[in-house]
Amino acid sequence: MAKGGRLTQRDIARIAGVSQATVSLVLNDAKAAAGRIPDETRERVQKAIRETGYVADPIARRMAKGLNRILGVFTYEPAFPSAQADFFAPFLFGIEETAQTLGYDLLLLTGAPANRGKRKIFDENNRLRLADGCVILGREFDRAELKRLVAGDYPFVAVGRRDPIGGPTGAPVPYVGADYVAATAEMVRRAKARGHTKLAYVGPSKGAESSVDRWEGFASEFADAETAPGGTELALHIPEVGGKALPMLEAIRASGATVVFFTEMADAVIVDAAARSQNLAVPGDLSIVVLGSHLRPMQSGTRFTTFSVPREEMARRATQMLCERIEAGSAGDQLVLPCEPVEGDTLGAIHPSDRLDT
Amino acid sequence: MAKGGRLTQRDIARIAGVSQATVSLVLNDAKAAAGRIPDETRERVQKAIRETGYVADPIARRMAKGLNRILGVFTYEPAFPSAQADFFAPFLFGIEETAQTLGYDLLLLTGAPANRGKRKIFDENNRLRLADGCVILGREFDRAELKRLVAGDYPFVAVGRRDPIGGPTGAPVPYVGADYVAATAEMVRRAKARGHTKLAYVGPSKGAESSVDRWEGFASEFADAETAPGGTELALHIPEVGGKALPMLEAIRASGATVVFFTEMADAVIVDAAARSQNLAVPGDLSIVVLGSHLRPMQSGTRFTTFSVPREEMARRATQMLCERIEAGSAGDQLVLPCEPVEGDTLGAIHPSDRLDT
DNA sequence: ATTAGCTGCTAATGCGTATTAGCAGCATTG
DNA sequence: CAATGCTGCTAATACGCATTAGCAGCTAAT
Repeated sequence: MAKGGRLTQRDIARIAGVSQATVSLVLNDAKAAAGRIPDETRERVQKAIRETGYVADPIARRMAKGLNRILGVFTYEPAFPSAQADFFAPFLFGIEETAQTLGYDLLLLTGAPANRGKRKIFDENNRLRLADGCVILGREFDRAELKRLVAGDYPFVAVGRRDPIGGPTGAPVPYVGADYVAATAEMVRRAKARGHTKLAYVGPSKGAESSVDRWEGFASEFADAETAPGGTELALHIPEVGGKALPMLEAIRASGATVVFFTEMADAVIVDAAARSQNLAVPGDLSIVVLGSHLRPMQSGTRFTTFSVPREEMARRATQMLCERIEAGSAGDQLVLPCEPVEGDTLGAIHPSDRLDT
Repeated sequence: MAKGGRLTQRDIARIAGVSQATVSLVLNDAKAAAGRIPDETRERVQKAIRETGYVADPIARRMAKGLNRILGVFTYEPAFPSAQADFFAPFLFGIEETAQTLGYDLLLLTGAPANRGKRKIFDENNRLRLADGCVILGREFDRAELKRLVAGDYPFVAVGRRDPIGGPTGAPVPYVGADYVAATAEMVRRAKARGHTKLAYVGPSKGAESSVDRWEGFASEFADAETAPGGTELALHIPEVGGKALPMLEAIRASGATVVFFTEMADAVIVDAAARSQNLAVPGDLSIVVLGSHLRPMQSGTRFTTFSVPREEMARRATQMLCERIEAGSAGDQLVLPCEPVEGDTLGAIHPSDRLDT
């Protein structure tokens, strides 16, 4: 072992009595210099490698060759700290699984932002390039950064649908998303099928793509209902999320809505609890639908009617797509996965007395 | 942007009308060439950087400088796939949190083993060196690899106590562990305090350090009890883990043990269920103690008497220790964290009828 | 006998950065 | 006026590897 402590190809070369280039050729083997290196020499080099336990420095390798079979994972919010854990974990599961299968390591870009403040991709210590490509997670993206990414030639795939850059006809963003539009519409249809006509909605109608999509799926079910007598009606819309339970519940009741759709599970949990504590039956007196959740139900005891966002599968597909971009240089495309409806216990038939009201 | 697509310091240099070296000096700023570069030039370079959005290639940086503020995380088992998730997640939380605080990114070494089989650190595509140092997780370590790591100069810290290499007086392994010995002994003392004298133990007495430690803590409580009349007695020891519920339960009952210690929560869960289904009261007829668990209780409904292994804290401390090794070149040491007892509902006073038996 | 072709290897170069030695040009000093 | 010191920069090199051009030495073909 040379002075630096670290073993290099030069050391192996000296031991085996060949040149550094030969060592490299033996290592990268077969393909390139097939037949060009006799077994005798090859064996001598491999012996030296075995005896010293030499392993090539991946950094130098990457430096020379360009790729290193590492996938970056960038999250706009810290992925682990407990609040976010349940949200991110399924994504990480899926990414890790696929990365492992495809023989990639994972680089979690967790680094603290250089200039205190928001996390940024194009930070001054941008480490992205360390990886061959990168999966991007997060509820809300920085559009400017996304634009730069799309314009650049660095392979990436977003998890979650993303609007094209620069309007509907703009440059598409490679992503794997969930079909919130269809899933939400289906929930509304189920509510209508049980006689509900006055609906409440708690959650934003604009902002992140996932919010817009849910709202779109929700709103789409009104158009064709207008014509029918006693058509479906939006009784209340609370765009703010994370409000207090009682005020929310009161507003809902006052609006005459018989079913309320929440974009946030947390809101549903507290309103559900508040309702029950006031001796309101769920779904007897008020039905509750949550627009998306993942498998591990929150510990609230209530099994909400909702649909499950296939987070793991999204992550798997995104990782696959990324690897294709890297390996085949493909452009990446847009993929939307269906969400499975979850029956749950909180969507019931409309209360008879409410039915008379109409 | 030059041909390759990727922007380099040479490009910036050309734009700003200086040499590549100057660009590097401006980037690494202040310290080295303080005063050596006039503001005018500095500004010109920075302007070029700003306008092009140049960011230094971290690979080349690492190549030249040696460090890149990346911590590796190596796990002998896949970290995410759901079975392991609950075990590894708290560690990852702690590592990520600390890494983020200290300004490191995380490299998850998930790569599939090159030669199908067990995961190995010294694989032929050893990627460890990509990171400045590495945290190693896993229940059971490969001693040969550990030995090599200790002998080498690559900074690492193990999570979980590890025996010194080559016997008690051998080279110590840097680690952050949990004090299973003390925590287990405390559990036994609590059982004794409630009158239990015939104990059963389900779990290995050798193998991984964590197993040995638990057994040692357990066994240590017998020595001083021998002298007393009606001293504590090991009524049954089932070294195999993951057995069938009924045979286990029967063996325990047959042995006359009034309390059983499990190393595996999973075993406790099924035996507990089996007991209850046979109308045996827990802890009325049989007390159950689980030797270690983490915070999120399993969904079995039963709150077992146990102690909590501070996994997150272990991970935090390990990460800190690793960073110290990297930055200060310190050797790393051995740290054992206490486990908090968890009262739970499954350790009760001995049954009167059993008391008479003695 | 000359050429051509093959084999087995090596020298040289590039990847993008950090770093060091040192070169001009100018000001100050002796 | 020469010697010295300082300022502002650059040339050169190292990092460890992959890769290419190409050199010797030999054999086979012309």
